[in-house]
Amino acid sequence: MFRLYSKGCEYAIRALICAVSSAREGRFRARDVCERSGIPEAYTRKVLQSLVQGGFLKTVPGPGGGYELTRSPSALTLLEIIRAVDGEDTFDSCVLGLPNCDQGNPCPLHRMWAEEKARLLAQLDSITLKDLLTL
Amino acid sequence: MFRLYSKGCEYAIRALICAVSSAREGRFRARDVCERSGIPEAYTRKVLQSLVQGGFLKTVPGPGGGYELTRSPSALTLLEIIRAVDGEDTFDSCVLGLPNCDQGNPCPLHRMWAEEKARLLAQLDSITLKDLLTL
DNA sequence: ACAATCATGGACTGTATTGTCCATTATCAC
DNA sequence: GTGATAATGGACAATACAGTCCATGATTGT
Repeated sequence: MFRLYSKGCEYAIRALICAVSSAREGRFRARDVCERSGIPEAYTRKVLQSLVQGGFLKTVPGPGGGYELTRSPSALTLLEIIRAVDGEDTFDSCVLGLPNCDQGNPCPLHRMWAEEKARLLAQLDSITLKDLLTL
Repeated sequence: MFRLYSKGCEYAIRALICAVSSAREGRFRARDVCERSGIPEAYTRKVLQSLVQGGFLKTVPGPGGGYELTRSPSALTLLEIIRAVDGEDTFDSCVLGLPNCDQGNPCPLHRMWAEEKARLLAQLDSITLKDLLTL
């Protein structure tokens, strides 16, 4: 079935929306946002780690700690989040699943999908985390 | 990770492309198309059954039998195949995974995604099985 | 009628995704 | 330093998806 991104990515986005909309001084705790978003905490923690790896989140351990965004919510796009969580190449594979499909040897769907994908990615890259709050 | 449709649907599409491009009098056998497409036969058979259920394929049992398309390849769209295999509602669920997201109570991504999806579905519905052969 | 050849469908196995648990490390407050 | 509180990360469990196997039913040709 169709999916724009993984379940983990969905949790990351929902957590970030919740985090930004209620963070005190830009800091938030995994436990809080997961509880209030109604998403599984242990699993979401794993996912948030990819955002730390990707440099989008900063860890602040110890009491009063949590996570902090390394950028303003208006400078973090949906596409960046998706790629950090699901992998840089998540949108790259051939739609038909052909192993040797590329520009030179395109599958029947290649051109149509290349155009649709470009448009979709441009959209995803134009929507920031801040946009998700006010929309 | 991102997927336009399920693995099974991918197999169905590849099988149909192979079938139409080499069918004698519009009839083809599961074994043949799966072998030549390099896709798993037993699994693809299951998937083709959904196309029979959906009325897109007709079964012809016995020697010399196989499947037949109930329509011309130019009258069967990609969207119809996808929906028959992955379910009518495969594109309907909320992108953010919110259970109560709809027109009245839209999630932050709702509007943006509704537009993108409409465009994508229109594309998928404009591409016929015949198009997939000549593209 | 009989044998060969189709698809069908139920049970089963394998694998990837999703989800949980717990010991560990780092930091802060006292 | 000690204890409480953060995230981290490894091992593990549950579920969904993908794939296989085999007995069955329907049809055709002889």
